[in-house]
Formats: sequence, structure tokens, C-alpha cells
Amino acid sequence: MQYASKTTDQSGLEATWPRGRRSTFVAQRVRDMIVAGDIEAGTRINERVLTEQLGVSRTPLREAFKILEGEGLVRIDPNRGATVVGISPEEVEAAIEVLIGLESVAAARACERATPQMIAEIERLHAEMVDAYQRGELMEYFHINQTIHQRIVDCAHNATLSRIYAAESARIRRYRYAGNRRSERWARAVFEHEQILDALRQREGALLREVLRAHHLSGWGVTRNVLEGELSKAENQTLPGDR
Amino acid sequence: MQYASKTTDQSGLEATWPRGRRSTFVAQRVRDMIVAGDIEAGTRINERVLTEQLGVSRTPLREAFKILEGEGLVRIDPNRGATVVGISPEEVEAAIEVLIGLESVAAARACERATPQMIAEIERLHAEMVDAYQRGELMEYFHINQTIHQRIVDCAHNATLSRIYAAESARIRRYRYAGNRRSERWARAVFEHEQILDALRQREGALLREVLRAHHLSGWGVTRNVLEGELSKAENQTLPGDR
DNA sequence: TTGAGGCATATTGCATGCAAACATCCTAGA
DNA sequence: TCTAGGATGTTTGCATGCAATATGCCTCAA
Repeated sequence: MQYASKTTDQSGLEATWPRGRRSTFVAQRVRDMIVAGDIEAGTRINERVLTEQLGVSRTPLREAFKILEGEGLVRIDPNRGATVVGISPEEVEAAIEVLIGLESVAAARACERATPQMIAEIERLHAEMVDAYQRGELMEYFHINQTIHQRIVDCAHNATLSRIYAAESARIRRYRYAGNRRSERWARAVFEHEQILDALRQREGALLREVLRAHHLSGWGVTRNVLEGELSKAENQTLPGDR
Repeated sequence: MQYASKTTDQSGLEATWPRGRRSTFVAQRVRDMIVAGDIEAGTRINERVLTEQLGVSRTPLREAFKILEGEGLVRIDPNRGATVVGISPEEVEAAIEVLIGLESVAAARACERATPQMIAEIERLHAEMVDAYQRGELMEYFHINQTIHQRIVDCAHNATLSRIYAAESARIRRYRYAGNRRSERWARAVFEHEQILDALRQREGALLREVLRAHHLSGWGVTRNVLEGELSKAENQTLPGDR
């Protein structure tokens, strides 16, 4: 048995992992697998299988599970091990509400503290994203999109804010990806991103906050429909990843 | 050698820990020790000492360190183990900014969704807190105070919000405690809490948000002064706990 | 006296072994 | 046929041993 891996090659065992950070790297790998939907929600993860696949022993893997449990990606039941947590549309909505709140905090500060370099970096990412949009590269578009939001939050120069925002974004990433598959959303999202960029350039904190909020709410409307559609298709099974 | 423990008896080794959740319980114990200031910021934690003190082996302790690292309470350096992280006043301020943002999200929702039972529970806690205030029981007062804020956030019925709020509160708890030792702050804080309770009772989301915000900013002003005073006393050593 | 190098000890990182809990399958009795 | 119970294999939880790394100490040369 093996857990599928769409994001990395399946060539087999890892070479050698550096000593000292094995659990961290393992956590990163497993996190990627979960976020990419390689391991379906609700799946119980067998330690032996994953240790063989990753080429590490159980100790660093179990430490990685503790990290991922803290991030809300897996649940650890006594004597039953780690299970990939499934998130309901309601929970995704709750998390998005939090992300909006965090971006609201970021908005004012970002407009005060963003350096011209940071804004230029975001403009560069925006151009890349538009390019990906025009080429129809969904995955790339989606990835850059997420990066832009993270960079805006980073502009606030608040490490706590950046850390929490990154963790929560990662936790619901695979569900939001579902919403972004609707290509009719793209054009609107690109337009909204231009508004966001304008507000940041003009350093209008209150405006930036409102534009970001509207952007997320509009995106969530689409995502929710997709998720609920998939849920009813799946007939109350586990939530699908990005199939 | 032994790490002091003001919060629990020092009678020595633990009895037996239940199988299946040892790392969780160990994490709780160590978290308590850090939050209470029993282990000073900047201290490198020796695994052997702590395993002997807690009566568990290194494996669950090391898993507990991973949990606490995720919470931002310790830092794990390769081949050097876990160190209690010290937080600068700037970082505490950044975290409080985030907490204010999270409470802002909570405020509107709490006023929509709080059940009468939840409000009654908060009123009960408030009465207890006033009682502790009148008896001069600082630790108890502080603890109930924190619980009230958590309960208000819980009223929003947003699990993500509650989880993040709890984690961030814990991370900076010992620093805020320093600010609350100024007893002249107590009277004002109790008054502000009454305003908070009123806003919640009347389900005035916007008002609740503003009152909470003002409450935190006023508290932070005192805390910052205390922290900066202690910092200069300590002459750029590690941040003191609750000495 | 100081500092570089090297040896001895302490400490951490990880793999592994063993015991407890769990899961599965089989059988006996109703 | 169905179910209780138990035998057997599987999986997890934890302790421990070994190797790698860090740390402290000592020596010796400049």
C-alpha cells in the first residue's frame, strides 16, 4: 500500500534526510500530501506505510503528526493513530471569517508599514498571476493568488499575524481550491485583485480592508456552492480533496 | 537539578500517566510551567532533567516539545533541543493587535449567536471576578478575567476562532500578567468589563467590538510600561517571567 | 596570558524492541 | 444462522540504546 502523491515523484524512498530536522521535513511532506488532497479526508494514516514511503523511522513521523495535529490537519486518537481531518463547509466558512478578520487587522498596518519593495513584489506577483490566468494555468494561478494574500498580510510586519494567517490558509487550502476551479470566477477575482492593489498603493487602509472583505465573500459564495455540490454527489461520504 | 514549579506540588515524580495521551499531558504540564514563569524565558530545557521530574521517558517529552513549538512557546534548534522563547514587548503588542482583531470578528457573531446560557455563564464569571478583585486575589482575578474573554469569543460559535484565540492568549499570558499586577488598573478593568457585559447583553455588536478594543488598548498601555520597566531593570537579559 | 586544538563527557536525534490496545477471523454454542 | 468469545496478527505507545553532535575542559604552543 502507498499513499498517492500527485505533488512529488513517486520514485520510492527518499534519499537521506538531514539529521536534526527530520520531523520538520516529514511534517512538510505529509502536510503537502494532505493539502494537495493526496490523502483523502477521514483516512486513518498507517505509520508503517508512511515510514516506508518516506524512508524514516516511526519516531520522527510521530513527532510530525504532533505538529500537524496542532495545525488542525490531523487528529490523533489514543491507540488509533492519526486521521486526516475532514472539514465541513461550515468550518471552512468559519475559517474564512477568521481570515477576513486577520486581513482586516493587516490592512490598516500594511498601508502604514509596507515598503515600496514589498508593494513592488506584490505587483510583480500580480502580473504573474494575470499571466497564469491568461494561459489558463489554474494551479499556478491559484498558488500565486494565495501568495499575494500572504504577502499583503506580511506587509503589516506583524509576525504573529503572518504565522497564524499562513497556518489557517494552509488548513483550508484544498477546499478553497475547489471553488477556484470555476473559471468564470477568475475574471472577477483578477479585477478584485486590481482593486486590492490600488488600495494598497494609495495606502488607503479602510478601503483595502473593505475590498479584501468583499473579495473573500464573493469567492466564498462560489466555493460554497462547489463544496456543497460535491458533498451531495459524494452522498455524505468524506469530503473530497481536489479530485 | 530541577525546574521550579509554583503551580503544582514539587513532591517529586508523577504517579502513573495514562497510556495514549502521555505527550498531551506532558505538554500541558510544561505549558503550565512556562506560562506560570516557572521556567524562565531563554532557558534551554534539558530533556533528561524534565523526564526525571515528570516521570516519563524522552519520547513523549519530545513529542510534547513539538506541540509547544507549534504554539510558539518553545523553539527547537537542531541538536540543541528546546528553548523557552522570550517575547519582546513589540511581539506582545503584535499579538495583542491580533487578539483585538479576533475579538472584533467574535463581537458581531457573539451578539448574534450567544445563547442566554452562555451570557449567564459570563455574568457568573464576572461576579466571581469582582469577588476576587474585592478580596485582592490577583491570580484568581487574572485567571477569571482571561476566561471571560475566551468565553465571549466562544459565543461566536466559531471553532477556528476559539482555537486560535486560546492559543495566542496562552502564548502571551505571562507577559500580560505582569501588567495586571498594577492594582490601580483593576478598578478600571472591572468597570470596562461591565461595559463589555452590557454590550453583549444588549447584543450591540459594533459597540461590543469598540469596548473590547478600548479595554485591550488601555490594558496594554499599563502592561507595556511594566514590561519595559522590567526589561531595563534586567539590563537586556532574558525577559523575566512573573517574578 | 591567550587561544587553538583535541579529548572526554553530556546531550540530542533517531531507530528499534517490547508491551498494550486494537482488529480480524474463527469457532462453538444457542 | 447468528452471536459471544477467544486466538492471532496488526498497529500504536513508549522506553531505551546507539550514533551524531555539542559542550566543557585541559594541554600546549605562541
